Amino acid sequence: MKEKATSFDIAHKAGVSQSTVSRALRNSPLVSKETRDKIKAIARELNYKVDKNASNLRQQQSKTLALLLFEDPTSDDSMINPFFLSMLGSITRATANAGFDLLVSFQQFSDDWHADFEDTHKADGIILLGYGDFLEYQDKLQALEEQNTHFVRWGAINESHPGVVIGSNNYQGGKNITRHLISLGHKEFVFIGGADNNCPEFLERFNGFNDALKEAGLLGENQRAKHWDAISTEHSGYNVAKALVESGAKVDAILCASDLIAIGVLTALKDSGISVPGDIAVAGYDNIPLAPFTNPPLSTVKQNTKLAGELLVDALVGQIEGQPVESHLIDAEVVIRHSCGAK
Amino acid sequence: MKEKATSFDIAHKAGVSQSTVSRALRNSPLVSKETRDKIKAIARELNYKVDKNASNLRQQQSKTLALLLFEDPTSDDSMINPFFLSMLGSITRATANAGFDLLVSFQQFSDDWHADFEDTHKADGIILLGYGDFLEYQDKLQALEEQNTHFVRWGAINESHPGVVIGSNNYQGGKNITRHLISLGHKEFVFIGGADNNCPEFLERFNGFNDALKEAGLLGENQRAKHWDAISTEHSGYNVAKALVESGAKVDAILCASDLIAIGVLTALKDSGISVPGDIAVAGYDNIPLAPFTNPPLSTVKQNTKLAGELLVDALVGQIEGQPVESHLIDAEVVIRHSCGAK
DNA sequence: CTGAAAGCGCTTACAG
DNA sequence: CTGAAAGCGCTTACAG
Repeated sequence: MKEKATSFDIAHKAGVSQSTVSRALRNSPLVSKETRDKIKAIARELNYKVDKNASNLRQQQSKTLALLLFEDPTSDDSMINPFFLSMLGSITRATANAGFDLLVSFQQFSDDWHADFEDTHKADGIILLGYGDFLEYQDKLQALEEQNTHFVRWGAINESHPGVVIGSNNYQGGKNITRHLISLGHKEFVFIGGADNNCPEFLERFNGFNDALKEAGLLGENQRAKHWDAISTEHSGYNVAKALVESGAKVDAILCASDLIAIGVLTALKDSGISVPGDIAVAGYDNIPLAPFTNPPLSTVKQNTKLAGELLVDALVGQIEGQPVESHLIDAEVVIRHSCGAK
Repeated sequence: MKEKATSFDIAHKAGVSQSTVSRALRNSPLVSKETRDKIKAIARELNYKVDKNASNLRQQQSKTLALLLFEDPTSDDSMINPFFLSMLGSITRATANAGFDLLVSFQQFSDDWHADFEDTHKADGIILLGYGDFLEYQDKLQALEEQNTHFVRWGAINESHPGVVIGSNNYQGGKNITRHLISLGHKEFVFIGGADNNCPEFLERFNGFNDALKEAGLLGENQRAKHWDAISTEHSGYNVAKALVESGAKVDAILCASDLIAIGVLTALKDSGISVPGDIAVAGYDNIPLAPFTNPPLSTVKQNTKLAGELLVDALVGQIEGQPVESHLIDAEVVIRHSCGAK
């Protein structure tokens, strides 16, 4: 590797002091346009780049964001939810636009799971992403909060949860797609996926589902809608749907907590010789890129990942800059395809 | 945020010099076990973490790897190939194991696409990932090479291409799955996907396909197998398959350059009332997590992403540490499911 | 085994 | 508008 040029090299060549070089490169109004232009030209010529470590050390910041992605511990390398991949794309973009770099870690939560990113000055703040077990890491979130670490989280918004959260309106999404399913004439509903505090997002989807059913008189005031538990993977969806079919339960519509689950459900129903949507209607949640290509194409709820990524980054950068930032809910949009039985 | 403790704070509390603290924390044999233990205890108590910026500046390194992911420019945020997501998971893990951090950028190649990662000391080396247009960035690779930037690339191995490359044996994979398709009695083969120098990996898959056909006498010595161009997305696969069907061409087996293409092809054939594998057998390449859940389940070629991620990181870290490293080919494994017509 | 000191490459008050 | 100087928090030769 060539020796890297330093600001002193530029200063020498330009016949000015090193301080002036630094100022010129940072577009300080203190240096005359003429000098600045000369310095910039030389910098370009020497392929000079400001040394991040030195700059960061001096400024006591890192201009870097850390992204921590976690999933259910059962999922292996290959099972990361495509939904979060979309998010990742949008987050990298938004991060770059904000002038930050992005450090990524997919590690499962370990003891020092916030990975000391901020403590070591590797990152100015942390973005938390995943459909993990919320109860498991709630305490850790609390700890982050107490250390005044800058962080934002993608998830369900709940007053009692620590930190700033960006999330989509899971309740509304669950309710709207269920209303649609009801309008199609389906009567016997089952929800497949987690519906407890371990995954508050799924729980909200379930709550919307539940309330839509009540609203339509399909469920008594004190009843709770039928619910089969599953984690957010195709395999889990497959197995649970198989079990559901074998149980002989009466069902003509299934809402899944995620598209991944729905894909497993679709395959299981097909393997059981059950027609979708003829015998049973199926809907998912997330609108992953593959949803239009399932068989039949999957009706689902779209979360705006582009907006989400931008809001996440904005909120985090705002926090870092000391601005007041608030949690924010994004509208969820029902996407009708064929698996729900619509024509 | 609490004031962060520095090594001086620890030194003060421990009654030793700051140098000794630094040594103790780095497990230098120069400091007595007793002193070291005391220092470490205090460090833990104060929640002390070495400041990365200072440490890196001093050591002139960053202990960070940069991952650049690029895809066909037509693909939007949500279309990142799930195959690379698997890879990403494996790379983050391997990077962490090697004691490095991972900086991620999904940006399309811009003029300064190597993003000055190494120039600015943000990263010690770069990992390049993607099924992008090879011809477009070959020059940039050359430039990287000339600047002695440390980098490794996932892709096709070719003597004339710059840099160290880790890749799977695309030729063998393409050949083996085609042989399997042939053994099932299929005769009229079409390859869907890029098969030119823009994407050398796909070209190699095509070459394996082509040679398997010749080997079986399904193709004359001077003939080239039938090939319909497509980029690596479901939509492109869908559109091309539609066009193929409408062309009236005789075909009973399709090998797709990627699973994403295959998924689009499957949907297109279904929409055209063509049965898979009854009328036409279909196979993909990559074995993305969803391959078992397509309808019918997709026969494909698996690339060992776990191994790939590890080799990529090993090769890059080796380079950084000045060891000689070489390009490496990983075996590809045929995965039989139902779309190919096997029982 | 330990300490005093230099220095990594910047940014930024301070003085002019 | 510009320069000389301090200092960010470490690591590591040098001296003991």
